[in-house]
Amino acid sequence: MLYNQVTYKMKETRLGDFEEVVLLLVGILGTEAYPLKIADEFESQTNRAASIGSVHSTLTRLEAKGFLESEMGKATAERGGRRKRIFKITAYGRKVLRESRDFKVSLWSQYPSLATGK
Amino acid sequence: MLYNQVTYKMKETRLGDFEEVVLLLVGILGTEAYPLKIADEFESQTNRAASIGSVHSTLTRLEAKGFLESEMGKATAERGGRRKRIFKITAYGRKVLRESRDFKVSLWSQYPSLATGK
DNA sequence: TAATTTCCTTCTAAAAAGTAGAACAAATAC
DNA sequence: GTATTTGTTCTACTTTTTAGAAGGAAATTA
Repeated sequence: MLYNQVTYKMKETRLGDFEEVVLLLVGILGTEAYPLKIADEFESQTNRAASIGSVHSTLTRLEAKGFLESEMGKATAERGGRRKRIFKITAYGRKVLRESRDFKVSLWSQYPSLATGK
Repeated sequence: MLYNQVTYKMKETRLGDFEEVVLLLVGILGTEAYPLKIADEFESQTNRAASIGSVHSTLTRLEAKGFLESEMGKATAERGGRRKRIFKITAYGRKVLRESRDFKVSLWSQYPSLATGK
């Protein structure tokens, strides 16, 4: 996945706030990671609404950046409805997520008042 | 500080990615938290440039949201130069920071593969 | 005290990220 | 075929983020 960073001159590889949460939710949901489900999961974990559109444009951006990949799921035995597009984190996506986490942890540790709730 | 959320119908109280880092840096820098210094600190902690403008507009937004407050510093014994505007986190700002941290920690714990670096 | 230097803020403009919901598509049931 | 359900794609807009030019005030030097 490294070639994404090197060969292709990608526009941006930063990770926004909402982008990070969505990426994490894809990891958490595993094989059930498709837009509608992700929006649901976002709401239940945050008590904040996430429109389908937000999630979709974010997923598209994350895929363009190489943090995610996707493919259409098979038809299921369920009631009806269109096929799902299933998303999956790439190795590069996991790496970026880990870096982001390490950076935040480092900052928090430098600001002790945060921990105590002072 | 609670009235910020309730009485005044504030525009937005979300915390963007860069906003969070800047807010944290204000906490870390303490009495030395002024724009130019914050930009420097950002660069040294991330190896990523932060333009003065970015930092400034972000600080202004954070103040408008009630996460920060500021006042002009006294003239110092240094060489020369304009007065600094010193920023300080509000109780509300710390609360938001703590919530953001707790949420991230919760998500990470739900995605074990991240820890192992798998 | 006027010009200079230094440190720092304020302003302007543009790109990227985040938000919202309407429109559309495909699969099953009847 | 037509209705129903599940889910994606598209369009338009607001907020954040980015970048750097322009400007202001305090101490120093002449």
